Parts: sequence; C-alpha cells; structure tokens
Amino acid sequence: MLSKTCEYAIRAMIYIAQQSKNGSMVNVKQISSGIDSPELFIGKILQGLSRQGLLQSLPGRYGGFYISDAEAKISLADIVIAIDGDKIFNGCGVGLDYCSEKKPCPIHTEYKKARNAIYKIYKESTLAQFRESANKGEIRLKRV
Amino acid sequence: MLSKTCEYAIRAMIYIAQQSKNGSMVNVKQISSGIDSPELFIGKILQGLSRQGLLQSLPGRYGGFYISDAEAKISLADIVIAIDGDKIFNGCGVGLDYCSEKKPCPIHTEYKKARNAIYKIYKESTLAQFRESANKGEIRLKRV
DNA sequence: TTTAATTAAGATAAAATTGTCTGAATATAG
DNA sequence: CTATATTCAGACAATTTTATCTTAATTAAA
Repeated sequence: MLSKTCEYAIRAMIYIAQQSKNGSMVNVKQISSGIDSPELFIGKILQGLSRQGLLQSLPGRYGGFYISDAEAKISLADIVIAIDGDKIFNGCGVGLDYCSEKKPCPIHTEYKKARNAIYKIYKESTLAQFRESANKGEIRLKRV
Repeated sequence: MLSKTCEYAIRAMIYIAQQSKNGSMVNVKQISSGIDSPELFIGKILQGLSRQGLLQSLPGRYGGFYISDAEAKISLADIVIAIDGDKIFNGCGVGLDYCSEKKPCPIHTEYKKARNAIYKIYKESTLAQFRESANKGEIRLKRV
C-alpha cells in the first residue's frame, strides 16, 4: 500500500500533467483544490519531486509547476519510487528483509509474481497517457 | 504493503502454528526470539489477536499461546484483515476513497485484477500448511 | 497454600509520518 | 524600481504507528 504522501504525489502529478499540457503553469493553490488535498503539504511534496527532476517549477509571481513533454514519459512507478522507495515492488510479502530466491519466505514465489504485476501496472501508466483528451472525462482525482 | 505490526503478527502466528502442533504452549519470549522481534510488542499484538479469537492463550506459569487445529484453518488474509483491515485488498491504487466501478480512478481495472491476485495468495495460505513437516526446512521466519 | 512464571491491560514513551508556519528568494507586470 | 504573488527551505506541530513500562490477574508445580 502506498503512503498517503505518495498518493497525493501521484494525483498531483496527474493533475499537473493534464493542466500544463501546453506548457502553462499551475500553482499549488490550483493543484490542492484540483485534487482536494492540503495545500502546504502538496507544496512540500512537489518541491521534493522537483528537486529530483520529476517536474519543472518556476518561483515568483505567475510561477508554479508544470510538466513538459519530456517529463510526461514519467511513469507512476517512477513517482512511487521517488517517494516511497522500491520496497513495495521488491519487498517480501511477510516483511522479511533478507527474503530471496535462496532464502525464500513461505509465500515468496507466488507473491513475487503478483508484485511484478502491480509493478507493471504502475510502470506502464505514464503521465503522457493522462494528457490525452480522450481520457479526460473518465479521470477523477477528487470526490465530485 | 503491510504494516510492521501486521508483518510481526503473520510471522508470530506461523511460528506458533509450527511450535504448538501438538497443543503445547509457546510463550512470548520463545516467539520473539523465534521470529526476531520485540518481545513486549509481540505480546501486545498477540493479546489483540487472541481477543479476536485467532489463537488461544493461557495465562499463568507454564502458560503461553497456541493454535489449535480449528484455528489452523485461519489464512494469512484473516490475520491481515484483523490487524490492518481490508483496505489493502479493496483500496484504490492511487488512494481515492470513492474510487469504484462507477467512478474509477485511472488505473482502476488493471489494479483491481492484481489486487485480487494478492488477496488470493494470502487467502489460500493457511496456518495448517505451515504445520506440515514437509515445509519446515524451507521456512525462515528470521535471519539465520 | 506458597511461589514463580506467565498473560492481560492500561499508561507512557519514542519514532515516523503527515501537516503547518514563517521568512527568504525569485520572477513578472506595471 | 516597486509591488505582488509565487516557490523554496527549514523549523515546528500534530497525529499515527511502533515500542516499552508497570501493575494486576492467572495458572500450575511443589
């Protein structure tokens, strides 16, 4: 399960990807209202992602955040790893940190398959997909 | 991802299931050393599970915990739900609490499939399986 | 019945996560 | 150049999770 921080991050990134399609800025106020989440906290999260190069930011009046076509190649998995690390995609199903092929936990083999499927889903979902106008009506990032 | 509490719980339950095969008691000291985890915390966790009827306990000298053949039918999924609730098996992949068939999040459909696979793995792993002597050598509940 | 070792329960403490505040730096319009 | 609105950064605060402490109740052996 993703951390709350990570869930916010994913939703914010999707929102920004949609709103900044033509290079226009989106500010924290818009984002936090667009995904219904705490403004200052979202700000902090995006600062971190920006430092890691997952999106662009511009300080100053009329500044904000945006996602370029290059960054639209970023997948949800990239965001998850940037925030929560890769434990969710590689970790053991019962929390044994040394669990491996050589020293498998009781559910190792089956769990690994399922975990890989989860990874695939996040990995194959890119921000670019969310820019497609075809999707727009279907995507809900907050309660309506 | 499971909470740390839940991971401890699963490992403790597996350990107890193995050790109390013939109805003998296992105490908290043995369990905590058997799965390499904090003794007092494991005690607390097992108290809760015992209240919920997932295992038996006996206070007093020579007391401890044990798992009967009836309780050996319990699955890892039951333990997860008892500790962390069912959010991990039913929750949305990007944390939208209203996400549903009617109002799906962007990765709803695929994520649901993978999530169900995870559930199946936990659901089909019963404590009884861990009592089988055939498994014994293969199962590692702590670093060796 | 006494004693010792255990679980039970509630309070407390520590650590991690989530969220907010404040002031500085920055950028743009006028 | 000035005024204004924004991100940036670090400190701070609140909440949740994880872990411990203390005392009581319980059990069985001797």
